[in-house]
Amino acid sequence: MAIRLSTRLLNVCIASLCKASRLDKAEAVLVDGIRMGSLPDVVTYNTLIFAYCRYVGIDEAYSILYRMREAGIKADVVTYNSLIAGATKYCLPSRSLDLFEEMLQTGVSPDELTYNTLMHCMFTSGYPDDAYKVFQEMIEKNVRPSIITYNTLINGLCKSGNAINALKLFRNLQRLGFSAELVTYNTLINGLCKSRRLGAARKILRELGDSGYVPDAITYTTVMKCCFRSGKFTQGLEVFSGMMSRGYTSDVFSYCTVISALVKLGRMGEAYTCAQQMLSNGSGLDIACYNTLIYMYSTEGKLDKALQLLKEIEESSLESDVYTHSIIVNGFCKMGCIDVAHQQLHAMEVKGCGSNLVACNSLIDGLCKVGDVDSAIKLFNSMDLKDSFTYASLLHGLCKVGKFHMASKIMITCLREGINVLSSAQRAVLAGLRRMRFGKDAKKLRTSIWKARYHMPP
DNA sequence: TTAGGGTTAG
Repeated sequence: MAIRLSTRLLNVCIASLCKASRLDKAEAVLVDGIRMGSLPDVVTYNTLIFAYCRYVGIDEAYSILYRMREAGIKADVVTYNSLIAGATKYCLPSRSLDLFEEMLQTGVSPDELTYNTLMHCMFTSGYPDDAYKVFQEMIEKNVRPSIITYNTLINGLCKSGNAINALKLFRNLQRLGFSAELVTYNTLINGLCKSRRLGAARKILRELGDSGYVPDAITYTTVMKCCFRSGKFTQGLEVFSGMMSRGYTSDVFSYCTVISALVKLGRMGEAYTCAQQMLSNGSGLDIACYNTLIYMYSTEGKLDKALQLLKEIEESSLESDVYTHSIIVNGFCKMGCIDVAHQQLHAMEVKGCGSNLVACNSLIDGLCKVGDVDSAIKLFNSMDLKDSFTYASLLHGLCKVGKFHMASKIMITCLREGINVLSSAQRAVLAGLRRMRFGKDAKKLRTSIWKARYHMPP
Protein backbone atom coordinates (compact mmCIF):
# COMPACT_ATOMS: atom_id res chain seq x y z
CA MET A 1 0.00 0.00 0.00
CA ALA A 2 1.38 3.43 -0.95
CA ILE A 3 1.86 5.82 1.99
CA ARG A 4 1.20 9.51 1.58
CA LEU A 5 3.94 11.55 3.26
CA SER A 6 3.00 14.69 5.14
CA THR A 7 4.59 17.86 3.77
CA ARG A 8 6.78 18.07 6.85
CA LEU A 9 8.06 14.53 6.43
CA LEU A 10 8.57 15.06 2.70
CA ASN A 11 10.68 18.13 3.48
CA VAL A 12 12.74 16.26 6.08
CA CYS A 13 13.47 13.48 3.54
CA ILE A 14 14.42 15.93 0.79
CA ALA A 15 16.56 18.03 3.14
CA SER A 16 18.55 15.03 4.31
CA LEU A 17 19.14 13.85 0.72
CA CYS A 18 20.16 17.37 -0.37
CA LYS A 19 22.55 17.61 2.56
CA ALA A 20 24.22 14.44 1.33
CA SER A 21 24.26 16.01 -2.19
CA ARG A 22 22.08 13.17 -3.51
CA LEU A 23 19.98 15.49 -5.63
CA ASP A 24 18.74 12.84 -8.09
CA LYS A 25 17.31 10.88 -5.18
CA ALA A 26 15.80 14.07 -3.67
CA GLU A 27 14.10 14.80 -7.00
CA ALA A 28 12.79 11.24 -7.18
CA VAL A 29 11.33 11.55 -3.66
CA LEU A 30 9.61 14.79 -4.69
CA VAL A 31 8.12 13.23 -7.86
CA ASP A 32 6.96 10.12 -5.98
CA GLY A 33 5.64 12.27 -3.14
CA ILE A 34 3.51 14.40 -5.50
CA ARG A 35 2.27 11.25 -7.30
CA MET A 36 1.13 9.81 -3.99
CA GLY A 37 -0.67 12.99 -2.98
CA SER A 38 1.91 14.82 -0.83
CA LEU A 39 1.88 18.59 -1.15
CA PRO A 40 5.29 20.22 -1.52
CA ASP A 41 5.51 23.77 -0.19
CA VAL A 42 7.89 26.72 -0.39
CA VAL A 43 10.30 24.97 2.02
CA THR A 44 10.50 21.91 -0.28
CA TYR A 45 11.47 24.00 -3.29
CA ASN A 46 13.79 26.31 -1.32
CA THR A 47 15.69 23.28 -0.06
CA LEU A 48 16.20 22.08 -3.63
CA ILE A 49 17.14 25.55 -4.92
CA PHE A 50 19.74 25.94 -2.20
CA ALA A 51 21.21 22.50 -2.97
CA TYR A 52 21.26 23.08 -6.74
CA CYS A 53 23.05 26.42 -6.25
CA ARG A 54 25.56 24.75 -3.99
CA TYR A 55 26.29 21.51 -5.81
CA VAL A 56 25.16 21.86 -9.43
CA GLY A 57 24.68 25.27 -11.00
CA ILE A 58 22.63 28.41 -11.06
CA ASP A 59 20.66 27.49 -14.21
CA GLU A 60 19.54 24.20 -12.65
CA ALA A 61 18.47 26.16 -9.56
CA TYR A 62 16.43 28.48 -11.77
CA SER A 63 14.67 25.48 -13.33
CA ILE A 64 13.45 24.56 -9.82
CA LEU A 65 12.21 28.12 -9.42
CA TYR A 66 10.18 27.78 -12.62
CA ARG A 67 8.72 24.44 -11.47
CA MET A 68 7.88 26.06 -8.15
CA ARG A 69 5.95 28.80 -9.96
CA GLU A 70 4.17 26.25 -12.14
CA ALA A 71 3.05 24.55 -8.92
CA GLY A 72 1.55 27.89 -7.85
CA ILE A 73 4.02 28.51 -5.03
CA LYS A 74 5.39 32.03 -4.65
CA ALA A 75 9.11 32.54 -4.08
CA ASP A 76 9.96 34.08 -0.71
CA VAL A 77 12.98 35.84 0.77
CA VAL A 78 14.73 32.49 1.40
CA THR A 79 14.33 31.55 -2.29
CA TYR A 80 15.86 34.82 -3.45
CA ASN A 81 18.65 34.73 -0.88
CA SER A 82 19.70 31.28 -2.10
CA LEU A 83 19.60 32.36 -5.73
CA ILE A 84 21.54 35.58 -5.05
CA ALA A 85 24.17 33.54 -3.16
CA GLY A 86 24.28 31.13 -6.12
CA ALA A 87 24.77 33.97 -8.60
CA THR A 88 27.57 35.28 -6.36
CA LYS A 89 29.22 31.87 -6.29
CA TYR A 90 29.21 31.70 -10.08
CA CYS A 91 30.41 35.33 -10.38
CA LEU A 92 27.24 36.70 -11.97
CA PRO A 93 26.74 40.14 -10.38
CA SER A 94 24.16 41.28 -12.95
CA ARG A 95 22.09 38.17 -12.24
CA SER A 96 22.25 38.99 -8.50
CA LEU A 97 21.02 42.52 -9.17
CA ASP A 98 18.23 41.25 -11.43
CA LEU A 99 17.10 38.87 -8.68
CA PHE A 100 17.18 41.71 -6.16
CA GLU A 101 15.06 43.87 -8.48
CA GLU A 102 12.68 40.98 -9.08
CA MET A 103 12.15 40.40 -5.38
CA LEU A 104 11.32 44.08 -4.85
CA GLN A 105 8.89 44.04 -7.76
CA THR A 106 7.13 40.93 -6.51
CA GLY A 107 6.72 42.42 -3.05
CA VAL A 108 9.29 40.27 -1.25
CA SER A 109 11.20 42.35 1.31
CA PRO A 110 14.96 41.84 1.42
CA ASP A 111 16.38 40.96 4.85
CA GLU A 112 19.81 41.31 6.42
CA LEU A 113 21.03 38.16 4.65
CA THR A 114 19.92 39.52 1.26
CA TYR A 115 21.89 42.72 1.74
CA ASN A 116 24.96 40.92 3.13
CA THR A 117 24.99 38.51 0.20
CA LEU A 118 24.48 41.24 -2.39
CA MET A 119 27.20 43.35 -0.82
CA HIS A 120 29.59 40.38 -0.84
CA CYS A 121 28.67 39.76 -4.49
CA MET A 122 29.50 43.34 -5.48
CA PHE A 123 32.82 43.26 -3.65
CA THR A 124 33.91 39.91 -5.11
CA SER A 125 32.89 41.04 -8.61
CA GLY A 126 35.09 44.12 -8.34
CA TYR A 127 32.43 46.78 -7.66
CA PRO A 128 33.28 48.15 -4.20
CA ASP A 129 31.34 51.38 -4.75
CA ASP A 130 28.18 49.43 -5.55
CA ALA A 131 28.77 47.25 -2.49
CA TYR A 132 28.83 50.37 -0.35
CA LYS A 133 25.61 51.59 -2.01
CA VAL A 134 23.99 48.28 -1.02
CA PHE A 135 25.09 48.90 2.57
CA GLN A 136 23.64 52.44 2.48
CA GLU A 137 20.35 51.16 1.11
CA MET A 138 20.25 48.57 3.88
CA ILE A 139 20.53 51.36 6.48
CA GLU A 140 17.97 53.56 4.66
CA LYS A 141 15.50 50.66 4.57
CA ASN A 142 15.97 50.16 8.34
CA VAL A 143 17.35 46.66 7.97
CA ARG A 144 19.61 46.25 10.98
CA PRO A 145 23.17 45.16 10.08
CA SER A 146 24.88 42.45 12.11
CA ILE A 147 28.53 41.76 12.83
CA ILE A 148 28.49 39.62 9.67
CA THR A 149 27.55 42.75 7.68
CA TYR A 150 30.58 44.54 9.12
CA ASN A 151 32.84 41.53 8.60
CA THR A 152 31.74 41.49 4.96
CA LEU A 153 32.47 45.22 4.67
CA ILE A 154 35.89 44.89 6.32
CA ASN A 155 36.76 41.96 4.05
CA GLY A 156 35.54 43.74 0.93
CA LEU A 157 37.42 46.93 1.79
CA CYS A 158 40.62 44.94 2.36
CA LYS A 159 40.22 43.01 -0.89
CA SER A 160 39.56 46.16 -2.91
CA GLY A 161 42.79 47.77 -1.72
CA ASN A 162 41.30 49.85 1.06
CA ALA A 163 42.77 48.27 4.17
CA ILE A 164 43.07 51.65 5.91
CA ASN A 165 39.30 52.20 5.77
CA ALA A 166 38.79 48.60 6.88
CA LEU A 167 40.95 49.36 9.92
CA LYS A 168 38.97 52.56 10.59
CA LEU A 169 35.72 50.59 10.42
CA PHE A 170 37.18 48.00 12.80
CA ARG A 171 38.03 50.80 15.27
CA ASN A 172 34.45 52.09 14.98
CA LEU A 173 32.77 48.74 15.66
CA GLN A 174 32.31 49.36 19.37
CA ARG A 175 30.72 52.75 18.74
CA LEU A 176 28.33 51.02 16.33
CA GLY A 177 27.36 48.60 19.09
CA PHE A 178 29.32 45.53 17.95
CA SER A 179 32.26 43.51 19.23
CA ALA A 180 34.83 42.07 16.88
CA GLU A 181 34.67 38.30 16.45
CA LEU A 182 37.45 35.89 15.58
CA VAL A 183 36.35 36.18 11.92
CA THR A 184 36.73 39.96 12.14
CA TYR A 185 40.27 39.70 13.52
CA ASN A 186 41.30 37.07 10.96
CA THR A 187 39.82 39.08 8.10
CA LEU A 188 41.59 42.26 9.10
CA ILE A 189 44.93 40.58 9.85
CA ASN A 190 44.84 38.98 6.41
CA GLY A 191 43.91 42.25 4.69
CA LEU A 192 46.65 44.18 6.48
CA CYS A 193 49.24 41.49 5.71
CA LYS A 194 48.33 41.45 2.03
CA SER A 195 48.57 45.23 1.81
CA ARG A 196 51.99 44.99 3.50
CA ARG A 197 50.94 46.84 6.63
CA LEU A 198 52.74 44.39 8.85
CA GLY A 199 53.03 46.70 11.86
CA ALA A 200 49.26 47.22 11.94
CA ALA A 201 48.68 43.47 11.41
CA ARG A 202 50.94 42.67 14.38
CA LYS A 203 48.99 45.14 16.52
CA ILE A 204 45.65 43.52 15.64
CA LEU A 205 47.18 40.09 16.30
CA ARG A 206 48.16 41.25 19.80
CA GLU A 207 44.64 42.63 20.32
CA LEU A 208 43.25 39.25 19.26
CA GLY A 209 45.43 37.66 21.94
CA ASP A 210 43.97 40.05 24.55
CA SER A 211 40.40 39.63 23.33
CA GLY A 212 39.75 36.24 24.87
CA TYR A 213 39.42 34.55 21.48
CA VAL A 214 41.81 31.71 20.78
CA PRO A 215 43.64 31.96 17.43
CA ASP A 216 42.46 29.18 15.13
CA ALA A 217 43.91 27.38 12.09
CA ILE A 218 42.88 30.33 9.89
CA THR A 219 44.78 32.81 12.08
CA TYR A 220 47.91 30.65 12.00
CA THR A 221 47.77 30.06 8.23
CA THR A 222 47.22 33.78 7.62
CA VAL A 223 50.22 34.76 9.72
CA MET A 224 52.37 31.97 8.28
CA LYS A 225 51.57 32.99 4.72
CA CYS A 226 52.36 36.59 5.58
CA CYS A 227 55.80 35.52 6.85
CA PHE A 228 56.52 33.56 3.66
CA ARG A 229 55.36 36.45 1.50
CA SER A 230 57.80 38.79 3.20
CA GLY A 231 60.67 36.29 2.98
CA LYS A 232 60.67 35.37 6.68
CA PHE A 233 60.76 31.62 6.09
CA THR A 234 62.17 30.55 9.46
CA GLN A 235 59.54 32.61 11.26
CA GLY A 236 56.81 31.15 9.04
CA LEU A 237 57.92 27.59 9.73
CA GLU A 238 57.94 28.39 13.46
CA VAL A 239 54.32 29.53 13.19
CA PHE A 240 53.54 26.21 11.49
CA SER A 241 55.14 24.11 14.22
CA GLY A 242 53.39 26.25 16.86
CA MET A 243 50.12 25.51 15.10
CA MET A 244 50.83 21.77 14.98
CA SER A 245 51.78 21.67 18.67
CA ARG A 246 48.44 23.29 19.51
CA GLY A 247 46.67 20.42 17.83
CA TYR A 248 45.72 21.96 14.48
CA THR A 249 47.02 18.93 12.57
CA SER A 250 44.21 18.25 10.13
CA ASP A 251 44.03 21.61 8.41
CA VAL A 252 44.89 21.15 4.71
CA PHE A 253 45.22 24.89 3.98
CA SER A 254 48.22 25.13 6.28
CA TYR A 255 49.86 22.03 4.79
CA CYS A 256 49.46 23.45 1.26
CA THR A 257 50.99 26.77 2.36
CA VAL A 258 54.01 25.17 4.00
CA ILE A 259 54.62 22.52 1.29
CA SER A 260 54.58 25.20 -1.38
CA ALA A 261 57.04 27.37 0.57
CA LEU A 262 59.38 24.42 1.18
CA VAL A 263 59.33 23.54 -2.54
CA LYS A 264 60.18 27.14 -3.44
CA LEU A 265 63.08 26.98 -0.97
CA GLY A 266 64.26 23.73 -2.56
CA ARG A 267 63.85 21.88 0.76
CA MET A 268 62.31 18.91 -0.99
CA GLY A 269 62.89 16.35 1.79
CA GLU A 270 60.89 18.41 4.26
CA ALA A 271 58.25 19.09 1.59
CA TYR A 272 57.78 15.34 1.07
CA THR A 273 57.54 14.74 4.83
CA CYS A 274 54.93 17.46 5.13
CA ALA A 275 53.02 16.07 2.13
CA GLN A 276 53.00 12.68 3.82
CA GLN A 277 51.60 14.30 6.99
CA MET A 278 48.91 16.02 4.94
CA LEU A 279 47.92 12.74 3.30
CA SER A 280 47.68 10.90 6.61
CA ASN A 281 46.26 13.64 8.87
CA GLY A 282 44.56 16.12 6.56
CA SER A 283 40.83 16.05 6.29
CA GLY A 284 38.91 17.04 3.16
CA LEU A 285 41.70 16.96 0.58
CA ASP A 286 40.57 19.14 -2.30
CA ILE A 287 41.90 20.21 -5.70
CA ALA A 288 44.29 22.77 -4.17
CA CYS A 289 45.93 19.94 -2.15
CA TYR A 290 46.38 17.88 -5.30
CA ASN A 291 47.75 20.93 -7.12
CA THR A 292 50.28 21.44 -4.33
CA LEU A 293 51.42 17.81 -4.62
CA ILE A 294 51.60 18.10 -8.42
CA TYR A 295 53.66 21.28 -7.98
CA MET A 296 56.02 19.42 -5.65
CA TYR A 297 56.56 16.56 -8.11
CA SER A 298 56.75 18.85 -11.17
CA THR A 299 59.40 21.05 -9.57
CA GLU A 300 61.56 17.97 -8.99
CA GLY A 301 61.03 16.88 -12.58
CA LYS A 302 58.88 13.91 -11.57
CA LEU A 303 56.30 14.59 -14.27
CA ASP A 304 55.22 10.94 -14.37
CA LYS A 305 54.13 11.24 -10.74
CA ALA A 306 52.40 14.54 -11.53
CA LEU A 307 50.48 12.99 -14.41
CA GLN A 308 49.55 10.02 -12.23
CA LEU A 309 47.98 12.45 -9.75
CA LEU A 310 46.15 14.19 -12.60
CA LYS A 311 44.72 10.81 -13.58
CA GLU A 312 43.67 10.25 -9.95
CA ILE A 313 41.87 13.61 -9.97
CA GLU A 314 40.07 12.78 -13.19
CA GLU A 315 38.95 9.42 -11.81
CA SER A 316 37.71 11.00 -8.58
CA SER A 317 34.85 13.38 -7.95
CA LEU A 318 37.28 16.30 -8.04
CA GLU A 319 37.87 18.42 -11.13
CA SER A 320 41.23 19.68 -12.33
CA ASP A 321 41.42 23.46 -12.75
CA VAL A 322 43.65 26.13 -14.30
CA TYR A 323 46.19 25.73 -11.50
CA THR A 324 46.54 21.99 -12.16
CA HIS A 325 47.26 22.42 -15.85
CA SER A 326 49.43 25.53 -15.51
CA ILE A 327 51.63 23.74 -12.98
CA ILE A 328 52.01 20.76 -15.33
CA VAL A 329 52.69 22.99 -18.39
CA ASN A 330 55.32 24.82 -16.37
CA GLY A 331 56.85 21.53 -15.19
CA PHE A 332 57.29 20.30 -18.77
CA CYS A 333 58.70 23.68 -19.85
CA LYS A 334 61.27 23.52 -17.05
CA MET A 335 62.32 20.08 -18.31
CA GLY A 336 62.68 21.50 -21.82
CA CYS A 337 59.85 19.27 -23.10
CA ILE A 338 58.19 22.03 -25.09
CA ASP A 339 56.14 19.73 -27.35
CA VAL A 340 54.55 18.00 -24.37
CA ALA A 341 53.94 21.38 -22.73
CA HIS A 342 52.19 22.49 -25.92
CA GLN A 343 50.03 19.32 -25.85
CA GLN A 344 49.11 20.02 -22.22
CA LEU A 345 48.16 23.59 -23.06
CA HIS A 346 46.01 22.31 -25.89
CA ALA A 347 44.39 19.71 -23.60
CA MET A 348 43.66 22.53 -21.19
CA GLU A 349 41.81 24.49 -23.87
CA VAL A 350 39.86 21.37 -24.95
CA LYS A 351 38.84 20.73 -21.35
CA GLY A 352 37.38 24.20 -21.17
CA CYS A 353 39.97 25.62 -18.76
CA GLY A 354 40.62 28.23 -21.43
CA SER A 355 43.94 29.57 -22.54
CA ASN A 356 45.66 30.48 -19.35
CA LEU A 357 47.98 33.44 -18.89
CA VAL A 358 50.33 31.64 -16.49
CA ALA A 359 50.64 28.58 -18.76
CA CYS A 360 51.34 30.81 -21.77
CA ASN A 361 53.96 32.75 -19.80
CA SER A 362 55.63 29.47 -18.86
CA LEU A 363 55.64 28.41 -22.49
CA ILE A 364 57.22 31.72 -23.60
CA ASP A 365 59.90 31.22 -20.99
CA GLY A 366 60.40 27.57 -22.00
CA LEU A 367 60.65 28.43 -25.70
CA CYS A 368 63.22 31.15 -24.99
CA LYS A 369 65.24 28.78 -22.82
CA VAL A 370 65.49 26.17 -25.58
CA GLY A 371 66.52 28.95 -27.99
CA ASP A 372 63.28 29.11 -30.01
CA VAL A 373 62.75 32.85 -29.54
CA ASP A 374 60.85 33.15 -32.84
CA SER A 375 58.11 30.82 -31.59
CA ALA A 376 58.07 32.73 -28.30
CA ILE A 377 57.52 36.01 -30.21
CA LYS A 378 54.75 34.34 -32.24
CA LEU A 379 53.02 33.15 -29.06
CA PHE A 380 53.55 36.58 -27.45
CA ASN A 381 51.91 38.32 -30.42
CA SER A 382 48.94 35.93 -30.30
CA MET A 383 48.19 36.70 -26.63
CA ASP A 384 45.41 39.20 -25.88
CA LEU A 385 46.22 39.35 -22.20
CA LYS A 386 49.79 39.92 -20.99
CA ASP A 387 51.34 40.75 -17.63
CA SER A 388 54.76 41.61 -16.25
CA PHE A 389 55.76 37.91 -16.33
CA THR A 390 54.96 37.71 -20.06
CA TYR A 391 57.16 40.70 -20.77
CA ALA A 392 59.96 39.62 -18.43
CA SER A 393 60.19 36.16 -20.01
CA LEU A 394 60.26 37.47 -23.56
CA LEU A 395 62.64 40.35 -22.79
CA HIS A 396 65.15 37.97 -21.19
CA GLY A 397 64.80 35.63 -24.17
CA LEU A 398 65.41 38.47 -26.64
CA CYS A 399 68.44 39.66 -24.70
CA LYS A 400 69.87 36.16 -24.73
CA VAL A 401 69.94 36.15 -28.53
CA GLY A 402 71.13 39.77 -28.77
CA LYS A 403 67.85 41.30 -30.03
CA PHE A 404 68.19 44.35 -27.78
CA HIS A 405 66.43 46.83 -30.06
CA MET A 406 63.37 44.63 -30.36
CA ALA A 407 63.46 44.15 -26.56
CA SER A 408 63.68 47.91 -26.06
CA LYS A 409 60.72 48.54 -28.37
CA ILE A 410 58.59 45.92 -26.61
CA MET A 411 59.55 47.32 -23.21
CA ILE A 412 58.48 50.84 -24.19
CA THR A 413 55.09 49.47 -25.37
CA CYS A 414 54.75 47.62 -22.09
CA LEU A 415 55.53 50.74 -20.03
CA ARG A 416 53.03 52.75 -22.07
CA GLU A 417 50.36 50.16 -21.32
CA GLY A 418 51.04 50.71 -17.64
CA ILE A 419 52.40 47.22 -17.00
CA ASN A 420 55.30 47.08 -14.60
CA VAL A 421 58.52 45.74 -16.14
CA LEU A 422 60.48 43.72 -13.62
CA SER A 423 63.77 45.39 -12.76
CA SER A 424 65.83 42.34 -13.80
CA ALA A 425 64.39 42.60 -17.32
CA GLN A 426 65.02 46.37 -17.38
CA ARG A 427 68.63 45.84 -16.36
CA ALA A 428 69.16 43.10 -18.96
CA VAL A 429 67.90 45.27 -21.86
CA LEU A 430 69.77 48.42 -20.77
CA ALA A 431 73.03 46.51 -20.18
CA GLY A 432 72.69 44.81 -23.58
CA LEU A 433 72.18 48.10 -25.42
CA ARG A 434 75.18 49.67 -23.68
CA ARG A 435 77.37 46.64 -24.30
CA MET A 436 76.56 46.82 -28.01
CA ARG A 437 77.47 50.54 -27.91
CA PHE A 438 73.91 51.75 -28.49
CA GLY A 439 74.31 54.38 -25.78
CA LYS A 440 71.74 56.76 -27.30
CA ASP A 441 69.07 54.06 -27.42
CA ALA A 442 69.86 53.04 -23.84
CA LYS A 443 69.42 56.68 -22.77
CA LYS A 444 66.07 56.88 -24.60
CA LEU A 445 64.89 53.70 -22.90
CA ARG A 446 66.07 54.97 -19.52
CA THR A 447 63.97 58.14 -20.04
CA SER A 448 60.88 56.02 -20.86
CA ILE A 449 61.44 53.99 -17.68
CA TRP A 450 61.68 57.17 -15.58
CA LYS A 451 58.58 58.69 -17.18
CA ALA A 452 56.62 55.50 -16.48
CA ARG A 453 57.90 55.38 -12.89
CA TYR A 454 56.81 58.96 -12.18
CA HIS A 455 53.60 58.67 -14.21
CA MET A 456 54.71 61.30 -16.72
CA PRO A 457 53.28 61.36 -20.27
CA PRO A 458 55.47 59.33 -22.71
C1' DT B 1 25.64 35.18 4.26
C1' DT B 2 31.55 36.87 6.40
C1' DA B 3 38.02 34.97 7.35
C1' DG B 4 43.18 31.38 5.54
C1' DG B 5 45.89 27.57 1.04
C1' DG B 6 47.62 25.84 -4.60
C1' DT B 7 50.88 28.04 -10.82
C1' DT B 8 54.78 31.71 -14.17
C1' DA B 9 60.34 35.80 -14.61
C1' DG B 10 65.59 36.87 -12.70
